[in-house]
Amino acid sequence: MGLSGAESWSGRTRRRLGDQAAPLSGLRLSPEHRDLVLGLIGPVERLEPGREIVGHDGKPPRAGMIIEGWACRQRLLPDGRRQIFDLLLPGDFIGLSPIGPLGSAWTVCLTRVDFADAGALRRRLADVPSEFETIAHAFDTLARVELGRMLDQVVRLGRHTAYERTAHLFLELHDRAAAAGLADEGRFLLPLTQEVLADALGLSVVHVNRVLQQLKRDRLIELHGGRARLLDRARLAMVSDASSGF
Amino acid sequence: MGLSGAESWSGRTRRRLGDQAAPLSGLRLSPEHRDLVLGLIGPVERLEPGREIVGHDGKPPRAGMIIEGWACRQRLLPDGRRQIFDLLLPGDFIGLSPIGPLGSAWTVCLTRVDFADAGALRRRLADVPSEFETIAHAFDTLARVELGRMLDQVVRLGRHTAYERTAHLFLELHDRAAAAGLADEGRFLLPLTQEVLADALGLSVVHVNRVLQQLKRDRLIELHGGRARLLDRARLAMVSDASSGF
DNA sequence: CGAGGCATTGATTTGTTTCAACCTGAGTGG
DNA sequence: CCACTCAGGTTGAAACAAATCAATGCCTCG
Repeated sequence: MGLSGAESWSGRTRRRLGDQAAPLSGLRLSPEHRDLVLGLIGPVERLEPGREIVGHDGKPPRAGMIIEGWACRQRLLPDGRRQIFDLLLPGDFIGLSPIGPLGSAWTVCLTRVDFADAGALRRRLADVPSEFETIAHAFDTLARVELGRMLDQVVRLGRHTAYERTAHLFLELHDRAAAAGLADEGRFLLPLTQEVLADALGLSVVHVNRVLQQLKRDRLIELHGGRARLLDRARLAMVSDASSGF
Repeated sequence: MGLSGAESWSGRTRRRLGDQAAPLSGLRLSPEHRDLVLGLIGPVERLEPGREIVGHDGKPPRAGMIIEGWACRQRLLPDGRRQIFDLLLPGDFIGLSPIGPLGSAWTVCLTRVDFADAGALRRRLADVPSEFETIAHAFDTLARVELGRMLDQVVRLGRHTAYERTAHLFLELHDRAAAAGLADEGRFLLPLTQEVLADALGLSVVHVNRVLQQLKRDRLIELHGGRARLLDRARLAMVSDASSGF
């Protein structure tokens, strides 16, 4: 099947800050404010897979935006089990939520990641709220959206079947990629192994494999070479039990 | 077994605001600041079980504190399944988080609830941040703790067995009750039906019943008449796979 | 006294994990 | 250019956890 596809990834043109295409996903801002934000972001650092962005200890947490690549927030249990709370894709901010970092949760790179520092932006948001009111408000909204995703995750894990969960997560990831301008006709880059999906969905790798095959047999999704495609958004939404935050 | 126990509940002395015992659970504040907060809280309204405190639609969300009784934040799926995100007990605030209310999640009373309005407090926190800096900071911390509980919930649902989940939740609830001064020697009021526990734990009622019995057989907890008692905190923590935010 | 909500129990079925192979493709070194 | 390795994906069989179905029991309340 080939969900990995690091190749198609590293081969892509590197997005530069200020580009038309810079994926400021969720932030609803006027062009001026958007430029203001982009002006405070940088420089860009390249991080390798597995690299920790935000540790669980008290170190001064990093703030920034993912330019390219995927990361996740996760927790590890003492016996090696892993639960992924949230996946992070290009355009997502890290460490800029009004309520700071969470203990006992790491943020870790899943692929190679181009990470733009946003320390300056964070300082501005904290110290000079007056002129940054609109922007701060946009980040509040972003935090609210993130929290909403957490709730979706809880419902998935607690009350959805494996099939529903997987369908629901694919919808979420597609919509987020689309919001960042990274989807086209239902197609989007999905450089995740089935193991990562398993740890996000609370399933075993083997079962994720079977569920994915079922979804493909049911003509709901297609997967090749690290890319995914939603074939029937409506039916996916149906099956994943609407109700959620879409 | 009798987890319900509304009787022992309604018979209790009504706590009054300003009482020594007012359960301002998580808020770490000096006595002066504490009085300042308490002065802005009230009046108290009595809400019946099932009553919605915060709806999912756009209505101006209520802000307040639970004086007595239990509530929960939950979502309902179209087919009737329910997932409880978080349980709310005396001393917990509702609607005062820096990042506002979440779409598609209700807050609902599980028992009779004495609910103290905190609209005035919220207005003060929003409009006059300068003199309320310390207090606002305490509420930020509170929000961080709440988010941490969400993460625990995700790990429980995604990567814990039924037994671990239940042990872990009992630990959490005990510690929160204790923080509000409502626990004594491991004993605390737990006016929840097994159905509520099931919807919080992502299990069926029947299975919750069996797991509770197992926990009792293993001499980890005791339950009678709407009260719970932890018999071996250390072993409970062991079994529920430490690692989490306790 | 009867009704209704909740808890308990056993039998059965279903969903998911585990274990153990085996397959495939990309990268590596001879 | 081929053999090797390795990570990730796929498959089947068996074991297990949890859900479901269906009764039954127990209190409380009216």
